[in-house]
Amino acid sequence: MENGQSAAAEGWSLAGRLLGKRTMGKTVFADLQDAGGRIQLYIKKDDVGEQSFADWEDLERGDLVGVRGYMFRSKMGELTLHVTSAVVLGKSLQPLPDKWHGLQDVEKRYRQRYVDLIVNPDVRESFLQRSRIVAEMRRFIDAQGFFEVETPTLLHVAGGAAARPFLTHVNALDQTMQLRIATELNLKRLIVGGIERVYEIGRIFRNEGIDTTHNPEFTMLELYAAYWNVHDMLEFNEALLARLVEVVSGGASELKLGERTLSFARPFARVGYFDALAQYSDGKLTRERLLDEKGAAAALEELGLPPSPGHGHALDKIFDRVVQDNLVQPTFVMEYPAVISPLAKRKADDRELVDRYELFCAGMEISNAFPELNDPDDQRARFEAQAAQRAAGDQEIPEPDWDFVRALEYGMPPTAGIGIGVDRLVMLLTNNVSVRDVILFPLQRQHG
RNA sequence: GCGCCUUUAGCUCAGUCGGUAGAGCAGCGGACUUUUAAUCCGUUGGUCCCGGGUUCGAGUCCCGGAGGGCGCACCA
Repeated sequence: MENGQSAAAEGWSLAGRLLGKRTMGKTVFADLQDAGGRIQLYIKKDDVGEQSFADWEDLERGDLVGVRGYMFRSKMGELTLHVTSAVVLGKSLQPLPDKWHGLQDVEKRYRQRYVDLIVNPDVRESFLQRSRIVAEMRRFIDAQGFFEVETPTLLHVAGGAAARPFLTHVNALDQTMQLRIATELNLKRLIVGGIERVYEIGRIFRNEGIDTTHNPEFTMLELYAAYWNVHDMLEFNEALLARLVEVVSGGASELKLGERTLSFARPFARVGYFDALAQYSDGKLTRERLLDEKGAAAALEELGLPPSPGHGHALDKIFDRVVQDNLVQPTFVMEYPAVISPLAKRKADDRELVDRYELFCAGMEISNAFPELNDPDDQRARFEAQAAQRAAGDQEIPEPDWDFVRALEYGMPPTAGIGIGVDRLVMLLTNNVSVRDVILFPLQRQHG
């Protein structure tokens, strides 16, 4: 359609929220926003009549209207609906924020997200992208024969991770219960039960700090595949990420992230855990040195980090400080030390390592995968060791889940498992720097 | 939990050395039949986050508190 030309033959019917209004005597231009976007409206007194035009003059920014009309292109070239009739569907009693600056006050954006969504199109787009990403995850996973399940949120013992749980009370049982901190143990029970490919995209609750990358309730994908090894899982993981990047980038394999461009062309980079440490420390941090508890403690001190309560903790801190920020392009870090991987099976040919990998992008951990421990005696021994730690005062160590050991005693097939933090993944894919920008209603302190 | 920053009109923000509280947009009244941050004229609107203190006088300085943000710690 040329500028100034119309398509009067075709009738359109739209509904949405009035966001801008430009009155010019006997005509009005307005902007209508619905879930699909914005379009300009044109109302002419001669077309709609005296009364209807007077009604238009009373309409305010924020009101909800339904309109009928035909499309044309304005002198300035903008596609516009020439309104022939309209009906008010709802009044806005609250004034909307500044039409140009939108809503900037972060506190108000989180506490009144509905206003944020109305006036900040990029915020709305991030959340629509989140929905598309999660929908595509499900499609991709389902296509490989996985079953999605829902396991309980209320548990007598919240296990499968180290974190302080939220407590609640069940009146009908008169018992204190815990909100889950992982879906891991129940999903592995289902593997024992013969659901050989199983996953859950579920809300996890951890009663810990709140910051740019932590919200007390967050969403985790956990997925388990019987008879897969960790390389099968890595292939799957890589293909899933590449697919999600395609979806959010309109078919490309690159992602703009601030100043940087990340390439998700397969294969992603792969680096050994200790090779990465050596590389980013000019060879100073070697496997031999770090696998020695005293050597790790000394390295920690050289880096100016506070002493750690244990060997595994020290290794995590060192890796965080030395390596993590350097892993900008998607990189699989492979072959973790067993000492920081309590739930993973040891490698047959190298007992100090496990076949675990983590995927990092933009310095952020995206996924964590390993072959699951399926030896009930080993699992029992580890629970007993944890019980001792707990007795010694570590509140983040869960109570043992003895029924889980019993489940393993019925026999669990060799299984690979993966966990992906959905909120952080969405942050990455939508170029957001705070988890609060991908969680619709982030936790805030109660306030008048 | 600790540190730094922040809170002024519905929104976005100024506010100097401690001396009557400001602008733009929104709102309200008016003009305008292709504008788009429409324009033009006029105009309403304040618990300066809360509580104390210093001072003749506090948005401004001091103390305490609250909300929020960021960083650190925590989060294998």
